[in-house]
Formats: sequence, C-alpha cells, structure tokens
Amino acid sequence: MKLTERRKKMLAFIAEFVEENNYPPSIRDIGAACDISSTSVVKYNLTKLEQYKLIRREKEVSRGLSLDWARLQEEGLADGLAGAPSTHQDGNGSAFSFFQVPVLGYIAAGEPIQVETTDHSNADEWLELNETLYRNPDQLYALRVQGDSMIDASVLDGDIVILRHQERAENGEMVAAWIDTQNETTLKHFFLEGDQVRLRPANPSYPEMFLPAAEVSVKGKVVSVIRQLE
Amino acid sequence: MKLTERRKKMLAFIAEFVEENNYPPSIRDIGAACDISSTSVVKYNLTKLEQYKLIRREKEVSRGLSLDWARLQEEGLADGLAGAPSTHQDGNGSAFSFFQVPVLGYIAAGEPIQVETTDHSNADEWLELNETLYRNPDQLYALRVQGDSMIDASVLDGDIVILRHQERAENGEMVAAWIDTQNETTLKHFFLEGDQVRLRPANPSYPEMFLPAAEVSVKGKVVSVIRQLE
DNA sequence: CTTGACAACGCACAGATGTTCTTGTATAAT
DNA sequence: ATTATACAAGAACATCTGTGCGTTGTCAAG
Repeated sequence: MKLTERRKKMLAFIAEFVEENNYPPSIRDIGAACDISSTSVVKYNLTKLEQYKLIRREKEVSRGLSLDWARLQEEGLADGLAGAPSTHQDGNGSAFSFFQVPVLGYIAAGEPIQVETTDHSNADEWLELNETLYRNPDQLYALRVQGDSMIDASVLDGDIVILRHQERAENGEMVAAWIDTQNETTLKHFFLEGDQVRLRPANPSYPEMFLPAAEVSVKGKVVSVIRQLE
Repeated sequence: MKLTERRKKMLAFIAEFVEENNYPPSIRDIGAACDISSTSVVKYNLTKLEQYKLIRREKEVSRGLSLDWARLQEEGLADGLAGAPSTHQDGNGSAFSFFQVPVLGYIAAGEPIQVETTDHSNADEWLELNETLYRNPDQLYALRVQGDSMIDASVLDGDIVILRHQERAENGEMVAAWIDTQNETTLKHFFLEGDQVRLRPANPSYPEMFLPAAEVSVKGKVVSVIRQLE
C-alpha cells in the first residue's frame, strides 16, 4: 500500500504514543507531533487511514482509536513502528512474541512410559519458546527424556525434546511412538519396513523393537533438543 | 492487598474494556459499568487505586489511565482480569515473557576460531529465550558450534550453545576458552592443573591441549545446548 | 482555461470527560 | 458524645477533544 509521508508519520507517532502512554493520542496530540496545525486535517487523514483499515476508530470517543497490527503487517507497514509485535498479537494489539509449549511429562528413552500426547490439559509445566525458531507452534509440545537409550543420537537423560505433533514419519526420524499393546510412548528412531515398524534406540545396550505397523502410532517428531547444564 | 468489591469490579471492567476496545474507558464508562452514578465517586476510587499503584493515571487527560500489570500480579489481583499477561511485562504493560541473547558467531569445537565474547554489538543474530529457564539473562550469549570435537559430550556440529559469561570455571565444565597466543576461542572441557590448563575435547580424534594458565582465559560456561532438527 | 478531486488550513461549536465543591452516611477511635 | 476517616452522591465547572464547514492551494483531466 502506498502511503503519504504524513500518514506514515502519523502511524509511527500513534504507535510510539501508545507504546509510551498505554492510551491512544488525541487528534491534537497527533497534530502537534506531526506538524499539522489543524485538527480537521488530522481527522481527514485519520479517516483515510481508517478507510485503508490500518486503524480502527470509535466515533466521538476521545482517543478512541487503535492500530490494526494485522493489517499493518499485511501491508508491510509495521516495521518502523514502535511496539510492533514480531509476528503475532492478540486482538488488542498487545505484543506477544513468544508462545508456550506444554511439557507433557516424561518420555522413555529406555523403557516406554505412558504418555497421552494429545491431551494438553494436564501439562504440569510450560516451556516458552520463540517463534523465530519454530513454525506452527500450536502443533508443538515438549517431553522430558528419561533414560539413555538415545545417547548415541546425542539425546541425554534429562534433556527436553520438542516435538511436532504428526501421525506420519519418514524413515530414520526420531519420533515419539505410541505402542498400542503396551499403552506406552517411547522415543526412538522410526523405520517403516513393509507392514512392520522398527523402533531403533541409539544405544547398543537397548534392543530394537519390531512391531506390526498397526500396533504403533507416531505421536510426533522431534524437532529440537534442549539441554540445561546448570 | 485487600480491595473492596467495588474496586475489584472497576479493575476488572477496565481490563475488560481495554481488551475489548484497545483504549481505556472514561470515568463515566466505568461508572456506568460498575453501577456508580457519580463521576466523582469513580474518580475517588481511581485515585485510591492509583495510590495503591495498581493503575497509572494522567491528570486531565481523557481516558488517560492504564493498568499496572506488574503490581497487579505482585498483589495476586491479575487472575480474574481480561488480557492479563502470562508472566512478565515491560513498563508499558505490553507482555514480554522472553528475552534476547546475542548469537555472537561460531565457536570451534575442532579448530579454534576467533570470537570476541564481550562485544555484543556485532551479533548477527539474536535468540529469544524464556527466563523461566535461565537466570541472569544479561550475562548470557550464544554461539553456534562448528566441528565435532565435543561429540562425546553430545554437542554436535551446528548445535547452539548458550553460555553464561564468567572468567572462572570448575574442573570438568564445558567452557568457551580464549587462547591468548592464538587469538582464538574454542569449546572444551576445562581442567586447571597447577599452573597449567588442560582443554579436553570430547572426541578421541582430537588432541587435548596443555597450556600455561596465563595464556588461557575462560570466556563463559556452557549452560545450555539447543539443537534444531528441522 | 476550467473543472473537479484531493490535500490542507483555521475556526467555531457541541459533546465528551476529568475536576472540584458541597453534602450525606456509616464506622471506628477518642 | 465527639471527632476523624472512609465511602458515596450530585451538581456545577473547566477543559479536553472530536466534528462540521468554509476556504485555499495543487494538480491532472477535460
């Protein structure tokens, strides 16, 4: 969208003002900041900006205006503005640059343990991550690794693995696999071989598991490993 | 903090109104919502709330008020309120639950490379992390690992290591060590043995380094390892 | 040149909004 | 009983603030 210098300046000022004061500027505030002597000129341009749907305005309400960050970002106008959310924001224009991932519990890297990965309600802990690192954060969840069966893949006991929820996996990927007959989820390398699934630990002292494909369902793929050393 | 029902209701309404409209309510808005017929009563209670530092108010500015989420959370009053930030916020009430750590560049896990860990200005990249995981975030920085000399410590080529800046290290800790004579920083296990420092890689195919303690300075200790698999 | 759309200006006005003053009630302390 | 304090109400006031309208300047199209 093409915007006059003046209107850009107005947007910038509004953003800055809200960032600074937590409430929107009045028409005269804007005028003073943008070297517009007449209130009506401010109103005129505000109306334009509202027509472009870059701002919202409540008639006859003092300071009744707000920026529409979603639109501003669509139009690539959010960059220079103060307090611009990096990617997301809630309905109010408040900036949220992080998201939360539920830590659902422990996952076996030795013996399988029971984990229900689809139920986020009983998450006892939440990890906050940044979306510059991850896409589709709503599909993510985290598990604490228990056991050392993935040690050769450099996943240690106590590490946190972040998984993307998905039902299918490529051969060789590290996945959380639900084993039907045992009511358990385990962390293994995944290989589909005909109608058999091979779940391979990354530690020679643990055995591989061969199971009918029907008895194994992939609960998610490991997309990240985080280790805290202190 | 003990608060009358009326004032709680006012806080709740202000939060809800801001959540809804993106601009604060007027005194009369509040009065209507909280069944207060007189504007002065609203003002009276607002003044009280301001004295408790639960809200901020700009004199003689219409709708010039905002909630102080930090205080509200301190007092345990943020719970029922609309749009409450999950954990932290900056001075303006915007929610920020993360902080940024500079990614200063690459660190050798094979051959040492030059890194100046104290200069944050030339960071080419920033990682955003959450402080529930880390303390003293201002002392943190990150490096991308290059090489596989720490592979036995489960630190792989391409991993990001997060370090806490410190000059001293305990024996056995994984540190970024600056080698004076070579103008280089490297990632190794640290051992002080008399007046000699032993820098041990975690890969048998790389040699240990023995250096006079005077020639080695610790630039930071690894506190976390992050690996992205996709 | 004229015309019309657009941008900009200044001013006056009305409605929106915070402030102040006076009054009244209830409760607790003196 | 008296006083002090917190809470509440209503009305009058001052000012903040958005709106409307007439005017001017620019610029491209007719």
